[in-house]
Amino acid sequence: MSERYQDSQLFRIRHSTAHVMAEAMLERFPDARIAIGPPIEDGFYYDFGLPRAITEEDLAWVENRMKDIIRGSFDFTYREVSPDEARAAFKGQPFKIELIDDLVNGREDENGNRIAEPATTLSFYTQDTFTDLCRGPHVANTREINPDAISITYKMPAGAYWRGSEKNAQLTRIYGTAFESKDELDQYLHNLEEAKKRDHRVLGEKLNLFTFNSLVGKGLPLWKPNGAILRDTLERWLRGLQIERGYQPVVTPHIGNINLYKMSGHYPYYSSSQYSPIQVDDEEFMIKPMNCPHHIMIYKSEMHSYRDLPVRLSEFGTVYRYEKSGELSGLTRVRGFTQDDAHLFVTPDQLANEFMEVVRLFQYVVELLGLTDFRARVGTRDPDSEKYVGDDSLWENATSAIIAACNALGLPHTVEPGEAAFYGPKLDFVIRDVLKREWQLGTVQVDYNLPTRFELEYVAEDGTRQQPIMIHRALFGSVERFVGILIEHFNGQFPAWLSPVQVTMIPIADRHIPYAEEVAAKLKARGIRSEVDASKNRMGGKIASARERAVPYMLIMGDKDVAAGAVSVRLRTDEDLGAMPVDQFVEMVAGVVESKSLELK
RNA sequence: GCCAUCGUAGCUCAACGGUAGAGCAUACGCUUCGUAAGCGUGAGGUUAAGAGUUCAAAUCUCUUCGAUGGCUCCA
Repeated sequence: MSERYQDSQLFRIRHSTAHVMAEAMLERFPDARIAIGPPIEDGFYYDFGLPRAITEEDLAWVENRMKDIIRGSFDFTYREVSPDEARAAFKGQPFKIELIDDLVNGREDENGNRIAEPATTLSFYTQDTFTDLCRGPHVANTREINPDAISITYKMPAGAYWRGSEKNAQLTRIYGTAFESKDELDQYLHNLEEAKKRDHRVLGEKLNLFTFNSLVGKGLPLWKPNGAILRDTLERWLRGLQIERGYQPVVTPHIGNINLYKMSGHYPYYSSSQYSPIQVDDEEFMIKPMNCPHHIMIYKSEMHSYRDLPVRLSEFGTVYRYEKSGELSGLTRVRGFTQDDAHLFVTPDQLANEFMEVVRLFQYVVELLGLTDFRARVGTRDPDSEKYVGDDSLWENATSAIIAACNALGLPHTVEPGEAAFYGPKLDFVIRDVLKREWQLGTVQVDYNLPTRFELEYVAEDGTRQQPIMIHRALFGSVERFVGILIEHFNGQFPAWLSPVQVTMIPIADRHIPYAEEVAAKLKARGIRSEVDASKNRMGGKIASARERAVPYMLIMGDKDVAAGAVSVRLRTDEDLGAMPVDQFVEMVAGVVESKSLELK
């Protein structure tokens, strides 16, 4: 159970199946240049330089051929070879030659640190007619692979750069997967289908949450009324929580003079993700890619005493960043997005506690939404690098404060040296959704740089001017991405307090519409969002429509209900609560909504 | 941005060189119904845009725009 994937039989099966794929590919494309073919989390891939684009027929042929090879019961044989022998074996395979040269020369990272010693012998694995440069491990014989539990046609081939750099040649990456049994493969493919159905882009269309329009521009979501209710509800909730915790909302413009960004140091270093400046009269303005400089100017607009600190300025600030067109994806990767941003200006003594409070708030927010599977990545300084600003003691203080906060609050975390920002250590929040996919949400970053650049200060107890430390923080990260994740997490079945329409009235006949409107008025008076379905559908049609739109409560009302002053309650989960007095229902829903419960009753 | 695939009605799809169709949604009639879709009629498309090949193009070719899966990058 606790066996590491890398040590598992499944890992060996996938790695070996990748070699089998390369063998079949070389039969189909004798001129193919082979690169690398590792196992990955849910399968494997192999990269090829091909003389022409690969087609579906090619893939089907290769998949069938792979099964034949597997049925051939070939041994995987291991052999150690000299560098010269290896080069001779891979004559005409430039990618392999490059790998061999690297192994022979050893490897260094970008800072010149040796990360692999020069090799004097290399290892080959051979099955049937195919030999690959490979460390292994592999299965002993293709008999261990189940030919009915492999697939390469379930996923489109994709482009991938040699060694992951866009400066290098682009190869064709063919993905495949393999399992021990056909049932497991079928289950995996089934899960992929299910994931497609709960894709936030599909549900966004179905639930009328948002849309895109090419005339407006790519990566620029348009929030429809239902989606706007959803995000507005989230924003109001979080704003309220923040105000309770001493945050002060501020509002800043969407553009700023370019000199502001020159002073902050963001320009021109972030130019690859910024839009070109706008010329206005004699000045240039940036469309704001981040809110920090604006918030800093608010801090600087008045003199601060140590008694005022911490100053916590918060804003749902919309920023615009250039993302390459191929990187855009639904709501999770856009060009204009709203950060639930805040900047905390604190004394060194306050740093640890403020950090802790931010983490505590994050935990509260995600747990209330039922996102219980989360962790933190703590990015610390690379001890050997000189690129960081600020004293060593400050860094140590901040880093230990971050780790102490995680420990104190029981937040699972991994420490990742070298992942800090140049201006301070940081913590990224990562959640895992119901499909076990990880998403980065917000971030908390300690900053010693901007306070220096902008000469921020406060008056200390002894009357001296001191420099505050800044904490940048966002919990959702971006409201767009967060909503996208919530759509998929809830599969569109939002808890009642977030549902755009909370209650739908289903009058059985037209004569019951006035009664439905009375009930709707009572709900509205309690702040509950409802609608009356006065369409010409029959009751069954109205129920089907409400289920489709994931409306949590359906109130069916006919003669019996009108006479009794009652409503017949049906939940979107298909549970029938039967008839209950209107007031009782209103109180029940109001209770569920106010408590932000994940349950409907 | 790069590689691959794909763009047909608001949505989901069909037609695959020879007169662009269906379901849902929408509009208008009829129906007034008790827990997962009542019946009928209509409207809606220079087949993303532009160019080319052809007697004839939604269909073949090219360009542009957009989407998707990856790579790279990131909230």
